[in-house]
Amino acid sequence: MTPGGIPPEPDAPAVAHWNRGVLRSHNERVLLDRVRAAAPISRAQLARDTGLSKPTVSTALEALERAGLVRPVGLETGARGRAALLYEPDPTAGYVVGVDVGRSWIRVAVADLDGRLLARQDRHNRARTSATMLATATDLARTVVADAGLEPTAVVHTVIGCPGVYDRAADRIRYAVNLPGWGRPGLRGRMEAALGTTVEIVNDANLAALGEYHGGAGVGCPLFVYVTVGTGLGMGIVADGRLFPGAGGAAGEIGFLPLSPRPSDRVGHGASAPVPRRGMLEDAVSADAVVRGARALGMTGPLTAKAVFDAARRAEEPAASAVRHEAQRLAHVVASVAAVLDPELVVLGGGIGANADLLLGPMTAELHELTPLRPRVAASVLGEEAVLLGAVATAVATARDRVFTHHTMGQG
Amino acid sequence: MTPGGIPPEPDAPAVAHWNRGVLRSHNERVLLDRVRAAAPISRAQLARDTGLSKPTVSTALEALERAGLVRPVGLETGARGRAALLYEPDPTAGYVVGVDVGRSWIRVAVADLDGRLLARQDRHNRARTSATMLATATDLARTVVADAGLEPTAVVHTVIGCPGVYDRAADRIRYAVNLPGWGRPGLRGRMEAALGTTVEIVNDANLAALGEYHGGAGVGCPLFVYVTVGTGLGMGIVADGRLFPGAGGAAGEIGFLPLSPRPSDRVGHGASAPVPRRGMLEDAVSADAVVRGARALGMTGPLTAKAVFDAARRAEEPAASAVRHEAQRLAHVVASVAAVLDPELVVLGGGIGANADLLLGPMTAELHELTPLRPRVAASVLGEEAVLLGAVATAVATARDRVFTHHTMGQG
DNA sequence: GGCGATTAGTTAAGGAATTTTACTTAACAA
DNA sequence: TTGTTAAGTAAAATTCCTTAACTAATCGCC
Repeated sequence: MTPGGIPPEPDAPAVAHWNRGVLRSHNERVLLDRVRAAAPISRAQLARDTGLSKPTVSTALEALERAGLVRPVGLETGARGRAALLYEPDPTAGYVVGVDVGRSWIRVAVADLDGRLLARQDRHNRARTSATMLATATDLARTVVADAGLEPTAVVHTVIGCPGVYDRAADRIRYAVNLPGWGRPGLRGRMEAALGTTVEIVNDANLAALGEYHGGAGVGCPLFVYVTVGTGLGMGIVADGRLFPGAGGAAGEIGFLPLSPRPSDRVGHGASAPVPRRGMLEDAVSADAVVRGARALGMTGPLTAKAVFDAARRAEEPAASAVRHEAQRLAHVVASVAAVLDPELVVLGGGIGANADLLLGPMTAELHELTPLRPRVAASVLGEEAVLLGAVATAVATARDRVFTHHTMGQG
Repeated sequence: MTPGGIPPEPDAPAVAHWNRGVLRSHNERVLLDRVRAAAPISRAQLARDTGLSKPTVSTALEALERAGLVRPVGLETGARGRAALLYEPDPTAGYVVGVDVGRSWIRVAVADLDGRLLARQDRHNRARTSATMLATATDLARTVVADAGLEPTAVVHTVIGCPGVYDRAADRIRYAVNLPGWGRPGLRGRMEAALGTTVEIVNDANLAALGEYHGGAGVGCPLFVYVTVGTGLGMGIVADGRLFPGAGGAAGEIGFLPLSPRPSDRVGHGASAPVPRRGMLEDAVSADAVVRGARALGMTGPLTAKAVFDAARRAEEPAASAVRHEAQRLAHVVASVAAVLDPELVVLGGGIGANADLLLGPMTAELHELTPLRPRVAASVLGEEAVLLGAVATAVATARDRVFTHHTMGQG
């Protein structure tokens, strides 16, 4: 862009070419996607939808059926003309496992390629070392696969959701402060060996976001964020149906938002009130903060965040104030995210976020005072299931791709 | 993702199918891209790079040459064997105009498809109405095109950078607080009529970000943000070489970051120091804030931000403190952005950002105290040229696509 | 129940674009 | 001058899509 012009990219990867053979498989893929989107559907309808000719559709569907990716499901009757043979995707072409490794629970589910859950189990996570936690998870996974009546080899892919950021290069998890030992390297390799499938490790907030995208509050939304507030604070960003991971996989780690500018920042505004604490937003917004706030306002006894919210729901006063303050702090978070990302929607989840009935109103009001950029704020639809369902949805997407690729490879 | 499974997307857009004609044009596109990336290059080398066969490459290159998109440049000699005929993209296949409409300057440049600047002019922006500003810009554009010795019809595309967010649906600019009248609807239509080319209107910070990506501090960086600090505060996000616009085009409007939580937010932290002002970060970080800060620290006289930085550069004390405070506030901005986006790099630009020699050190130090997510921070390479060069680069990208598409259409 | 209309799916021919194979052309070196 | 190496081209073979015509099956109607 200097007067010398835009420099050529020196090692631009040779773009994939499309020699013959690829054309065929691309059209097969288009048809498979269409079958998945509009099943049950006839060949003639597929031809109309995709613009491909009837013979092409027929031969491609034959190949897909031979590969076990689609199957006939019945005849369309009632309309004029010859009855159409209807096809649907064959969900038994592969199975997936989704795992949610949380601080207190480990949840595992098996699903087919339709995303239908075939079996699931939840188990208390009492393990406090990486090794036992891993053993619990793999044991549970094997059990659930057996429960579903499947051979372990039928499972194509496993997605595991957990706190922290998975560093693919180092094969270890970073920032997983609440899971002791979980940051030990080699986690993924050990999981793959133990389960006999490929394994993907994804931040739990990110998976929850994907869960809400595929079947929750964010369905079809081109850009939204999922904010989870509980013992911690996290966020997942979904743009056009895909995660926005950031350069190091740490996008959405809003627990690290700086709480406030330094005291001296207010120089020039005529005040120099000292701000007592600089630190992470997480401390100010998570469940503990709600309890601290309630105590400071006069509540006593062995408090939990749930108790505060329950009291507020009964309109008891110090609690209601504490909740209002929490809503204002959350509005601050939403305003910050809106200024950077401009999402269309913010979905609120997690233990605190589940009290959306109390929070959404004051949050919206506060947002109007804070910023002109005001995304819609909605409650999570999936609740505690979001991570697990997001893991399954992610695994399904990968597996669908995998079985198709495998099919085209096999064809030669 | 309920037990019923992942619901099919009801109106999934039918993916475009590919017949063999599409294959032809796709291969031509691949070859053209490769010529652009690795020019000068021979047909045989193209065949090796793309995996296409030599005859395919030959016929495709013939077509591209007939269309004026590539041209032979000479012979590769010196190696063993027959000398290879080398090809390069033909930059005269089309020309583009880039415009930077700023608060005090309007800059216009003409470039060829290589991004080489052929002519440019800057003119003081004295206009204070939308109509005169538009007249100045179009007049300047016509002049510059003539300066370059081009027919107006040779210009394929024009990109205009200006403050605010362009709302395509309403064909008007929003949030352009510093350009009076600029928010009037119909701007783009009038520009297209006046210039006789397609016109694209993009936020100036976003264009500066793209400029730095194509030929500045962000070259090749998969995810970085450009933060411009001057009379205002803005940011552009570039992910994989493309802008991240947000749902409403307002991503990166970090001027709207909430300055600090409400006073009551600090409930539970044992302090209730009132924060005197809630508002936008823009006021606290822009040039005016530097002046305000310096005054509060004791500087007197008719101050400008530049004067404060110059004094600080001479190590004069109140000024140096004011600059340090500015650096801390900017670190706060970077930390906020890092927590949400996790960029690999933050490029600092704009009038204040240009003083990176003074700011980068204290900013880095403050970042280390604020957050564990610490992107690299670097100074803008393009300086005041960033917006204009970004506009040109964006226009070149669009024009390259346009001329190719036009060529394949013309072929039938 | 038979017949026409209508729609689904198949077969055969034709065509577009690619690859393979074999050849020619051109540069350098011994 | 001759041999070697690599670039580029010509012709035939291959792939796979489309068009067009045909068969098949279902419904409505007489």
